[in-house]
Amino acid sequence: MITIYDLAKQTGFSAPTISKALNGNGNLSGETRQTIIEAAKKAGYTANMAAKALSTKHSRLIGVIMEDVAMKRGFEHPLFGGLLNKFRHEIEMAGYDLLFLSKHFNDGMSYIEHCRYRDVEGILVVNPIDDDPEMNALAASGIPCVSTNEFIPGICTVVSDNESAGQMAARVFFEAGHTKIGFLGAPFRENSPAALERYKGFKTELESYGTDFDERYLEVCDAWWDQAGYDGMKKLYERCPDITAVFVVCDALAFGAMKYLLEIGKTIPDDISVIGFDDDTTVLKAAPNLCTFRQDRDKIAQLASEVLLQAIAGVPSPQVVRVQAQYISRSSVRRFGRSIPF
Amino acid sequence: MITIYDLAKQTGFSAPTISKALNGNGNLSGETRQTIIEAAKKAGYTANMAAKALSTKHSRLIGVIMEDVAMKRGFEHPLFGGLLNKFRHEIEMAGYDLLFLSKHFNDGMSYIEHCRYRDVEGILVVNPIDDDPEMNALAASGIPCVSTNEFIPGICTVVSDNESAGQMAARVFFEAGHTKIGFLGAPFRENSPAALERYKGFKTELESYGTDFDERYLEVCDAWWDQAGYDGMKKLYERCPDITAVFVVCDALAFGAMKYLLEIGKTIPDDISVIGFDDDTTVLKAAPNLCTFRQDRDKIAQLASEVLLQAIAGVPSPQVVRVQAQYISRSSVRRFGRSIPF
DNA sequence: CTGAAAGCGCTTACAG
DNA sequence: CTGAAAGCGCTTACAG
Repeated sequence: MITIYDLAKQTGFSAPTISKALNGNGNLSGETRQTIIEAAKKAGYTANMAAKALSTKHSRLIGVIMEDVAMKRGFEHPLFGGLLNKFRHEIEMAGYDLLFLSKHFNDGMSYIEHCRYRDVEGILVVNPIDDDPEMNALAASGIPCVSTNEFIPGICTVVSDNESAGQMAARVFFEAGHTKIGFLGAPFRENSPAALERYKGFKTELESYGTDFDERYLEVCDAWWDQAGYDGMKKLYERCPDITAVFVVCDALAFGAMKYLLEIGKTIPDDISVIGFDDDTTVLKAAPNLCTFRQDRDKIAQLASEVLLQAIAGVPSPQVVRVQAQYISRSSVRRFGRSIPF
Repeated sequence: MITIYDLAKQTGFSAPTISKALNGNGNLSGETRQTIIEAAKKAGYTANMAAKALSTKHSRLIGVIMEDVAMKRGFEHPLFGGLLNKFRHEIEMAGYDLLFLSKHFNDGMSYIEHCRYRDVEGILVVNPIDDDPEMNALAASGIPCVSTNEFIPGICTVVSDNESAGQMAARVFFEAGHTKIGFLGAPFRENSPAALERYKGFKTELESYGTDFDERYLEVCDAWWDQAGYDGMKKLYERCPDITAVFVVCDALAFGAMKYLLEIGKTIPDDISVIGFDDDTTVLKAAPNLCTFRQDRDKIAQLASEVLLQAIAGVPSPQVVRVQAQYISRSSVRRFGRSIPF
C-alpha cells in the first residue's frame, strides 16, 4: 500500500502539498500539481478512505433503509429494486457508496448507531418497518435523509403523485362508460400513503362527475400480495355483483383479483374491467392486457439522489416532491359505446 | 460524538484499557471490564469505524460485483436478487457490511482500486461482465473472493449442480416416453457455465439410454430474455417439427418459446412438453404449469458467505462448491402411457 | 492487571 | 507557493 508519504519522498514535496495537489485545493503552482498527480498515477496510488474519513469526518457513504415487510420481496420488489438500481448509479457518479442499514447488524445495532459507526453522510429511506419509532429519531438526528415512500415528519419524500393517478383511473373508467366501479385497496396508512392517496383521488374524481362513490364498493385487502387480492375481490364481488369495473391499488393484488374473477367464470374486460398499479413485470407476463400505472422509478431515484446530495451540501429540502405516474393503456378496460375518445 | 477518551476520563482508566474492555481482548479484571462496558452503554458510545479501520486495517466491508449485463435486471434478476437478500443477511450477522463495487465509481475507479480505497476485506462476485480481464487481476490481488456464477481461476465458485439438473431434465422426458427432445440453450461460455453444463448433463443422460442426441435438436439462443427464446424456438421448431419436448435453459427463454408455440397453435403439453430453469417468479404467474428447476438461492448465499468468511480468516477455499437444484414438477410435461412412475 | 508511547494515512489551520 | 505541527479515534506492542 502506497501512501502520501511515499509520494512526498519521491517528489521531494511535503505530505500536505501532496494532499492539496491530489484533492485539487490549496494554492499550488500548476507545475507542482502536475508533477504530483503524475507521480501518483505512475505509482498507482489510491487514497485510503478510512484515513480520509477520520480526518475529514466525511465517509462518502450513503445509508439505505429497505425492509420491505409489506411485500417481502427485498431486492425483488417491483418498485424498489429498479429504484435502487438507478439511485445507486446516481450516487456512485457523485463518488458515494451505498451502505445498507439493518436492524440485525452486529448484535442489533440501531440504524442511528450503525450510521455513527460508519459515519454515514446521508440516508435513503426506501421502505421502513410500519410505524418504526426510530424513523422519528432519524429525522431528529441531523443526518440528512430522503424518503421514497413513507412520510416521516421532517424528512423530504419523493413519491408518485398517487392522488392524480387515482383520479386518472376514475376518469378512464368513467369515460369508458362505467358507473358502478369498485375499489380494491390495501391497508390504509397515513404515513405510507400509496393506497390511501390513490383512493382519495379516485373518489374525488368520481364525485366531481356528480356520482357519489358508494362506500360499499370499497374493499380493503389485508395485505399486498396475490392471495389478499383474491380474497378481497371475492368479498367485494359477492357483496356488489353489479360492479362492471374495479381499480386495484397494485398489480399483485390485481393478479389475485383477476384469478378469482376468472375462476367464477367472468371474462375480462367483457364482464368486468380492471386497472392495476405498478406495471409489475411479475404480473405483466401473466396478464399482458392489464391496464396499469407505471411509477417513474428512474425519476424518483434521480430526484431523491439530488435532494439528498443537496441536503448533504446544506441546502434545505422541500417537504415533498411528486413524480407523475404514467397510465399504461392496454386492453383490460371495456368501453361502452361512448363518443368521448380517450 | 463520544470517544474512548471521554470514557477514559469518566471511568478513570486509560484509553487502551477502554479499548481492550470494549473489544473483549487483553487481560483485564472482570470488574473493570464490567465498569467500562456499562459506562459505554450509559454514555451511548459507538465506536468509530474509520478510526478502527485505519489502525487495524480491517474495514468489515464486503464488496459485491454484480453487473448483470446478460439479463439487465440488476436487483431484479431471478437468481441474484434473492441470493443477495440472503447473503446480506448472513454477513450482517457476522458484523460485515455490503459495499457494491462499480466500474463507474468516482471517474472510473477499477474494482481493485475501489477495494483498496475502502479497505474491502472480501469480495462476492455475483455476476461480472463477460471476460472482464479485471477478474484475473482480482484473483491475483490477494483479496479473498468467492463467486456464485462465473468460474474464475483461483476463485472458489459456489454454484448449482447444473449438470445433474440437465440429467434430471433428460430423465424426466425419457421416463415420460419422449424420444425426440429439443434443447434450447443460451450462449455457451466456458467461464459462465450455466447453459453449457445443463447441456452436457442433458446430452450425457440421453446417451446413457442408448439414444444419441441429434445435434439438430440443439438451438442456442443469442441472449437470455423472452424474445431470444421466441426466435430460438421458431428456428428449432421449423427445423425439427418432430420434437415432442424441449428443455430450455431458463424460464425467461421458456416463456418466449411457449409464446411462439402457442402462437402457431400448439398446446402445451399435449403437442409439446417444456421444462424450464430458474423458477422465475416473473414467469410463474404467466405459466403456472411450467415444470422447472429451482436454484437454492438461500443455500448458495449461505455457503458463499461461509466460504468467504473462512477465506478472510485465512482458511483456504475449495475450488468449487455445488448446490443441488430442485426439480419442480408441475404439468407442462406430457406422459406417454409408460408404467415407470416418476 | 493497567498505562505511556507510537502509529495507522490523511487533512487542517497556521506560519513563512 | 510550500511545509512543520497537530489532530482525527482507535489499537498494538511493550513495560511495569
